[in-house]
Amino acid sequence: MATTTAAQKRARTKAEYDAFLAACPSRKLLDRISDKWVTLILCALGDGDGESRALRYSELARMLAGVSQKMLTQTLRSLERDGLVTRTATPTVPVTVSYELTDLGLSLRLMMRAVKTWAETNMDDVLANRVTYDTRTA
Amino acid sequence: MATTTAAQKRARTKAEYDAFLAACPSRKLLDRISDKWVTLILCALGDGDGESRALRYSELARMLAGVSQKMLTQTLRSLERDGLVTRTATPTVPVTVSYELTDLGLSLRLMMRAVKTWAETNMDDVLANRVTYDTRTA
DNA sequence: CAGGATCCCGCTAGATACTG
DNA sequence: CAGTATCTAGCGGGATCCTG
Repeated sequence: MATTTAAQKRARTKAEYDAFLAACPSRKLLDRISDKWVTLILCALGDGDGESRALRYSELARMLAGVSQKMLTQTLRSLERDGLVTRTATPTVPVTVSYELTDLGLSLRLMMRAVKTWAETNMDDVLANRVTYDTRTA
Repeated sequence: MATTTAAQKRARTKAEYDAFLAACPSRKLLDRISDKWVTLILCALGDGDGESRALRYSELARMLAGVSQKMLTQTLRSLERDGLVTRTATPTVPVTVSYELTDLGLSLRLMMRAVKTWAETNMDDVLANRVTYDTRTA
């Protein structure tokens, strides 16, 4: 497929984008994907045993405890626009909508899952470090 | 060292924290590290050939183009408090301050670097997807 | 040089109400 | 069920001024 070919070509002609530069588009993209809800949605959509997994809107809302409808919809739209997830609406009695990761979303999910796991794994260390820091500066 | 041992112990007793839950502390930690400046700072501090690399405040400010003093200082404080970076002040004529990654910060830097690279590598694809989406919905 | 302290604007997240 | 629309409070974050 053309996607893979183009990706390989960009890998060769590297340094085309640099997020360290303020004007670079990748800086804004980095800002978009550096988001709590993006991380959790991508993790949720790949949570199954296999690689990808389609979830309905209400299922996502249940998994991401505490997310508002606005943020969930807004984040999903953004991810869909960027080609990270696909939205499929099935015209049943009440309409059924499901979201699934694309290949691009799948590739980012790998890192997002690692970041989420890192936060969960190192929570105790961070908590301890904060206590140390706070008592030392108090 | 004790850090590695504790980390391994937590790896065995997994599912102690879950970022999917709103009340879980790891949700807030995930929110903190899911930040543009956090990503860029961690990347910058490990940018050299080796593993870690100490940088001065002004060097960081120059690398992260467009960052305000407030955000840079604020983010560095947060990272220091969480034990991801160490701050070293050398009492020279004008004081010299350098920041360096801790082992904990080093472990997170691996994923941050991957995320930053992902954004730069897939920028073209995302841009193309946006055009497709926008024209299709226009 | 490396910040601390303020002011203040924008915008975004959250709550609420409504709909195909 | 899966959203859209509207409103508002709160704060993230930039700009500016000051300092050890």
